[in-house]
Amino acid sequence: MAGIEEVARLAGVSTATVSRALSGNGHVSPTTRERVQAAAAELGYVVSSNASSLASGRTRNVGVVVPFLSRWYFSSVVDGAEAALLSKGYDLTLYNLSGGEEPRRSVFEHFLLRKRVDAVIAVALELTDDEVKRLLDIHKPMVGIGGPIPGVRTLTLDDVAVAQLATEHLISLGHTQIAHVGGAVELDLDFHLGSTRRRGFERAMHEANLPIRDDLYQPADFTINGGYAAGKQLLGRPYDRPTAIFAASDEMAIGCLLAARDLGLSVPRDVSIVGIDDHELAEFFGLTTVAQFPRQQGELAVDVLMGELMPDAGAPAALDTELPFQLIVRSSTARPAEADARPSSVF
Amino acid sequence: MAGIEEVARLAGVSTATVSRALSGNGHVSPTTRERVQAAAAELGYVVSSNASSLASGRTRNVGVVVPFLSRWYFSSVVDGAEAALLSKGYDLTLYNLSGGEEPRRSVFEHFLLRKRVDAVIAVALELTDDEVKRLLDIHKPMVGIGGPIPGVRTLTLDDVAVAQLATEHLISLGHTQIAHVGGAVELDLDFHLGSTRRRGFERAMHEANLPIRDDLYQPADFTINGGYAAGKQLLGRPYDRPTAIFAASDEMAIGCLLAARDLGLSVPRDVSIVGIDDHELAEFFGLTTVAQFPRQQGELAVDVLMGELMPDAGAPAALDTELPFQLIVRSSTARPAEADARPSSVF
DNA sequence: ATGAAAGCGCTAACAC
DNA sequence: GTGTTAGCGCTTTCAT
Repeated sequence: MAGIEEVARLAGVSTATVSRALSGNGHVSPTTRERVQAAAAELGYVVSSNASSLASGRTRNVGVVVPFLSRWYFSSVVDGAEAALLSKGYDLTLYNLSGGEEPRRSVFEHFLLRKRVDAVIAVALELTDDEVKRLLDIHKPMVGIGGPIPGVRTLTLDDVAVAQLATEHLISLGHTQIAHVGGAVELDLDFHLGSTRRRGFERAMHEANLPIRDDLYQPADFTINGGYAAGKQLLGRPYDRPTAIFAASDEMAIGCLLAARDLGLSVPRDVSIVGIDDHELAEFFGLTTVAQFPRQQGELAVDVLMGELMPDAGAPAALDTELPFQLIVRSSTARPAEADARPSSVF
Repeated sequence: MAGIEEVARLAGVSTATVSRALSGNGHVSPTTRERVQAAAAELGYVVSSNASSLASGRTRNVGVVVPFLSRWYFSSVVDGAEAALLSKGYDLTLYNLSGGEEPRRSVFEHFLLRKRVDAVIAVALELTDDEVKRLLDIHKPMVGIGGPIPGVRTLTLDDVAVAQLATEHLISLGHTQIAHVGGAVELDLDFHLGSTRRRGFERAMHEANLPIRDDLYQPADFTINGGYAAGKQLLGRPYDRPTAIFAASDEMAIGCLLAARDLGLSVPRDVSIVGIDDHELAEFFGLTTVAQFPRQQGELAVDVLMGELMPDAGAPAALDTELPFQLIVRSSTARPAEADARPSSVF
């Protein structure tokens, strides 16, 4: 556990020079820099981040706050952010809010305030005004993913457009009886995915002059299990069965797919299914989906943050950035089997 | 951003007393304690963790190192650890090694050494002697999950026993032609799950005097996809088809299950399938499995660590703790369909 | 039980 | 380009 002083002595310079040489801040002649680096290496010297932070006011650490961790989307975002941060010499301190109200309060009232982090990334979180205020008061750069959070730089996915795209894919194939498996309203807490995506679905239907039938809507909870139950309901009906299902997440879509199989229906011959996310299992199941790219979202959030933390080179990124998405057509969607009445049909 | 001095002034005491009152170290009269706490609350004072760490040598932060994050097992462990740490006032700094050799080196050579963490939890990691030495040299408590890591306190799952239990479940049902979908040897890097679990399988077969047939072994990569391919191979053969499959992970077991379905085989009538983990999808698929409890593993690791960090009350935990596991029988296993020749049969 | 004061190990002016 | 020095905001002896 060598300290900066020993390095300085070994290199024959002052501690200030060691600091400059190792951090890259301030000018040091190439020769001394090398001497210092050699000395540091020899002694196995690593700066004490605490001392450094205390003196400089920078921690080289960012807090990432997520509402869940053990779900594909969130762990992927964190994964991407971690890799990006690591490569820039930053640490990632994780705050998981899934514990309930109590932990959530303590995260915002204590943990994030104790100057352990330079900035925070909030993933799919709806922060209260008070929470935002606390963080901004403290003068910490912050970026939200999935927001939007008022007053905070956010990366947002246009969920309405995403859902609309998925639905339009089905419509363009000639489907008219399209069911929607969406988020249950009770789950609409932090991220309004449920209602936003439903809006996109309805917009697409509306623009295509297709009726939106209440009986073709099934709420679920974003899990495979929930999607399975919803799919059974939708596909088990004796008449007027939908020819296609748009599920608001891949996990629910996979549930529908398995429900169809268990009912003896063939996908996509009897029913087309499309989801959202491009979940790690989507390819395996041949699921057509609108991909969002969670790893990249995490990386992008870090880029934006770095732009704020080192205000020199960076373009002053827009306050609100749209995240990319992309329709990925696999084998779960096709034209409906029946003779279709689609006017623009080429047949 | 009030400092300790302002709190001291408002409470009419010295900074030393404020420190003692707020941290609970050292004696303070109940009345002063309350005055101090009131003052702190009024000013919205939160200690600077850097200053505190620098002065005290404790960071109230633990590093958690994982080889992957976006996999159910790892994110569950981290989830459990995070919750446990948060409740004790600790932060969790995450290090993900999945980036490759370069990031791995920098994690061990710089990140973990800069005194940002009091302790480290290594999940399913095989550390090199050098890596272990680095960490122990630095005098940081450390606990491994899944190890064992020589010289480090570890929580280990007896993978041989787990695999043996799963296999014995099949044997006790009367199966004799049991296939094994195990980890490919190439993947045997950090955690030797593949070979250890295979050993358990072989032991069970051996003890039951059942032959271990090479043609009933299929390597895979611990994914659903890989399990699916392996299952197809195993179940697609025209004769001598196994009546049961033991897969070394639930994800592979689920893959086998789906492969069976796609071949028109019924589970468990035509083939029984058992996995390991109790993955979040296991229940949905009715998969019989040997559960391990990753969230609890994370929590337990924190408990052990706390015992080391506050050496007062804690019993001096054993150097190596066995993790619990449990057979959970669902609907993917049953007696083989054919008239069985099992000697101990009650029929 | 409380206060005074000496650091913890660095960084950032400021001189030279 | 490099050295000197004054802190950063706490914790912790050591007195009292």
